[in-house]
Amino acid sequence: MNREFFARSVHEVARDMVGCTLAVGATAGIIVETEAYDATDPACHAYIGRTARNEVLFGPPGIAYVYLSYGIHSLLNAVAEPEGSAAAVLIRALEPTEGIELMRERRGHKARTLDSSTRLTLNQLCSGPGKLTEALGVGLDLNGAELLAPPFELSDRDPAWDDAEIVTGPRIGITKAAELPWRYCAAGSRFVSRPWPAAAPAERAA
DNA sequence: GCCAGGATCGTCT
DNA sequence: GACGATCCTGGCG
Repeated sequence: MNREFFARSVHEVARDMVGCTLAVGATAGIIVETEAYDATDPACHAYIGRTARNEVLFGPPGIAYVYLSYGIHSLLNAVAEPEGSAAAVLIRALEPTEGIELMRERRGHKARTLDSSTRLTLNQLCSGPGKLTEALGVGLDLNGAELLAPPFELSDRDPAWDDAEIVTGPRIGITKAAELPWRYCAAGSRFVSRPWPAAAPAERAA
């Protein structure tokens, strides 16, 4: 994994990030869902042109773009395409692999009424862009940080994922350009934020 | 199980 | 002063 990986079409990067492992400090997970945003796209923060908020999007690839959504959630993106081309990949869901108890501690207070154990199940930890940043401890302070250096660590897709099926569909939670099929998911993963496609292909052997 | 509503704040008009 | 690339909860069936 290197900077060249990100200096390509944001759609290729979004697709190829599925199956890669993202670590932040002692926590890590396999990326199972992403979305692509580019500057020709009304839903992209860079669409309106360069501002103080979206400046990171116009910079070099391989950098974290973190912003606050709904005043509550930090959302994590990877800046893609060569410098000057503003595009990013939103990381929407992870399959947790390391630091799971730490993730539970960070997210556990939201589990009050789930059941008597008040304990989040594995696929409740990172199954959404706001959830995974909370589980990994990613906040606005990491906006502009290098994704290829601590506390981040991004690893190539495990060979077991090389023939994994990646499915695409409409992006989630946006009002502008909602019809563009720029969401990328690991087919059949139970860790995605929402099932896609509606009739999921048969589960691949684990 | 589904849906409506509230939380909460940085950014831009 | 309005608006989100969201998440959780409570009410109802």
